[in-house]
Amino acid sequence: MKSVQNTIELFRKAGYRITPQRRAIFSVLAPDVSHPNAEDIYNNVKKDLPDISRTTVYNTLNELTDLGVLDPVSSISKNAIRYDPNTEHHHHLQCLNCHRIIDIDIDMQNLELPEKESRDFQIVKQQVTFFGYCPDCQKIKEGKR
Amino acid sequence: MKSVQNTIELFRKAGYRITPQRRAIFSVLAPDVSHPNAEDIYNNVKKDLPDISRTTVYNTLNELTDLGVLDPVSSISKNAIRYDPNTEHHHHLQCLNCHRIIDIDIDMQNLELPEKESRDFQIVKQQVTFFGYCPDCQKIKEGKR
DNA sequence: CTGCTTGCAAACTCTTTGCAGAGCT
DNA sequence: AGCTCTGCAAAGAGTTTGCAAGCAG
Repeated sequence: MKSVQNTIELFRKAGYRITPQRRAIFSVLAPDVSHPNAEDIYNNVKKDLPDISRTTVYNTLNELTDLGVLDPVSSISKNAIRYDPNTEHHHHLQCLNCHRIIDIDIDMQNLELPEKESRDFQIVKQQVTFFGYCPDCQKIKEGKR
Repeated sequence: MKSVQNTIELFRKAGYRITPQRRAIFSVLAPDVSHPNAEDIYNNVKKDLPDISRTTVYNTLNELTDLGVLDPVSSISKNAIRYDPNTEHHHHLQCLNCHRIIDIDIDMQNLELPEKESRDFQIVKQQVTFFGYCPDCQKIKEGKR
């Protein structure tokens, strides 16, 4: 994600006010690489601002998404939208068991669509997701045998 | 998806009973390439069985997923799990506006992880998703300018 | 007949909305 | 001071669960 300072400036330019709540949410998100959902973020922000409400967290997440500071991440886990503060072009590794998502910062070249699809569809970006089992969940699977 | 007949046999082997409701759901899913959510499937099955309940649809979708006949599809769209009756290795094209998902049946080779990740993570499969705008939504965007 | 399956209703989870008071600029 | 933002409560959307009656095997 952009630095907290850059995000604040971007918010100001967009006509949003800078409140302690928003500042705290930015601070929690900026270093987070865990692809948290709204509840995770709410719990982390509460450590700084115990009286913050979920509504404010949801509002701010939607504003950050609209401004392109966060990317919503599609996940096979239940029903909660997860957020990726890394909006640079990158790929994901996703555990089929615990659903954790890990960033992979490698360049995948040679990803070209057949002409038929690429002509009709206006491609904006592409993302590779590797599905598998993380070290922790491999151990659990071993144990179950 | 497997044919309706194969799915029935698989269900029997797994100890499930074959009811008219399950049969109707299989028949709706087998030819569906639209990556529908539970509500879509419910509406389609109702054409054949007007009195079917959502509960039965949800139950059957979970059973099909457990047996590996359906893949839950991660989508950037709101909050509904979508199902892919095509469990073969393939890729997706997803519209950023209307969120429709289209199958791409091309072979993406040369997708290799750096050693670090591939050693720790036990990879099962990989999926490439191309994000962009479908022909219909491109027209809408043009109109808005 | 046995007990899995269905369908209803209620519960649950995640997210959005309406609104009065608080606080940023 | 003006208007946005916050936080509460309620509503909404999607899914799961408990249970009595129905029906597949």
